[in-house]
Amino acid sequence: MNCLHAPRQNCLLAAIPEEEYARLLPDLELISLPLGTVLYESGSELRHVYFPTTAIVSLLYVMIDGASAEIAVVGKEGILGVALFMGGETMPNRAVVQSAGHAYRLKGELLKQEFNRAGELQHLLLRYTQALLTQMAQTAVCNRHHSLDQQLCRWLLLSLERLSSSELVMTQELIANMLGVRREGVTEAAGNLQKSGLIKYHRGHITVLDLAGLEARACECYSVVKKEFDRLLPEVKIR
Amino acid sequence: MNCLHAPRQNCLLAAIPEEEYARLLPDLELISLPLGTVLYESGSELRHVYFPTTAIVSLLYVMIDGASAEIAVVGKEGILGVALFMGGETMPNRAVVQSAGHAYRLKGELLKQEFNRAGELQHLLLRYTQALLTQMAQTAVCNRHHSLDQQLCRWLLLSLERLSSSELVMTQELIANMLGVRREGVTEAAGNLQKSGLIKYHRGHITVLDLAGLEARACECYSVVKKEFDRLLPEVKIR
DNA sequence: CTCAGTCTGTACGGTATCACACGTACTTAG
DNA sequence: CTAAGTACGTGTGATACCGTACAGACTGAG
Repeated sequence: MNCLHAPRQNCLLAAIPEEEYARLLPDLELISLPLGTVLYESGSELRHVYFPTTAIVSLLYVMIDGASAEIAVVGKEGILGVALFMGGETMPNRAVVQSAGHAYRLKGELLKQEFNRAGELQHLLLRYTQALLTQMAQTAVCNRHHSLDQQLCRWLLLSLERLSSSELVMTQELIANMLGVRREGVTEAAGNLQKSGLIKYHRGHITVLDLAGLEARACECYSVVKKEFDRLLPEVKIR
Repeated sequence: MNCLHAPRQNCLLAAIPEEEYARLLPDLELISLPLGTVLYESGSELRHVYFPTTAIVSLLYVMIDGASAEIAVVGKEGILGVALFMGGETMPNRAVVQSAGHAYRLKGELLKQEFNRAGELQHLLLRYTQALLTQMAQTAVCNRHHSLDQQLCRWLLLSLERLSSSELVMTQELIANMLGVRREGVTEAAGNLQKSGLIKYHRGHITVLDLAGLEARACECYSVVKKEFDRLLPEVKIR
């Protein structure tokens, strides 16, 4: 195994007891996830769950007319494929890699087995799913009430804390798809943040200059989601 | 027990095996829920879960500045207090009775006990929670992309199917709070639907004249949520 | 019947975002 | 060096919804 990659870079895997981890370890398979990889399609049956380590994955709903909107973002603090242990098998949305990196995958059947042992992993996964509920709810609220500037701040902060980095590789076009707005809108919002000295933007590379300023400019939605993650998953330290 | 009220009017309670139902029955307590009752407050610890029979309850996020937005609606097809069995104990939102009626409540501890038996109730509750995830996700998408007219249609349809009735008692002011828009906006949207002969509005009483027309006018969000409920909970027939 | 309260309709200027169009700078391949 | 492609910036008019204000209609209490 490469010392650069270890399953326990994923916070959920890091938080379960040694015994449970040992049962899963032999079947955890390191997967490289280039930008744009689709982990699962809307309605498609899930064969694996994914524990991201360095990748960030967006849950994206794509409408009939092609318009899209991100409903949640999953990084090293989480898991993709909650439908497997929730019993629904599929989800009506798409999971797309938003920031290239790696993840460990596990056969769905094996995860279900471990889930049904009702050990610590089950409790963690259920609490993580509740945190996901909060994130989706807050996305709904944010889409309703907040300005594009604020939403961009929230989005940047959510992505950054899942990368533990101050730079993001991401075009405005892609951000626009996630937020469900026009590319020009993102240009304008990003321009505002740049003028305020909070970020620097250059051809697909966003550098955060003032994290605290970004947090101050974001709407309450970001901190609600963050606090709820911290509360529900105290074992899991994102940063 | 009053023949007008029976726990199994709630679809989840109706779908579990006789044995599990028998264990819960002695502790199910009929509660009357007038309009506006707050079942739980944002962040408050949950002592009970509620199985609505004739009431409809909205999950409402209330922002710091007082603005609000509905993130999901729960009726006889569901349960209030998923945080209890998900392990989080609290939720960062409020549950408000949107349409007066009744519900059966159960002490949280007892529900957790039955949940941990890993029987049919556990499977049902998990699948219901997944359906709730879908509803929240779709609310986010709808808030982002669809017109107030379409959102009003979606909202009316979601409420109606939980009432099994063609009349709703609900002022435009309240609907505006749920949708997170101005009251005047609802007046206009409702006026449009009325002109098209889909509904009749009169001082807090909405009568649906053309259900199919309403469905045609609604965005895809309504049918996505409905199909997902039907798929995840085939034992549960809302209508 | 009257009056106060509630619910709904209308009107107007303001603003954020949209759709569309086009221009500019940087990057990479040949 | 050139050309094509990619990413970003700008500009204009349209539109949906907002904030505010006010008026009319219905209802229930006295």
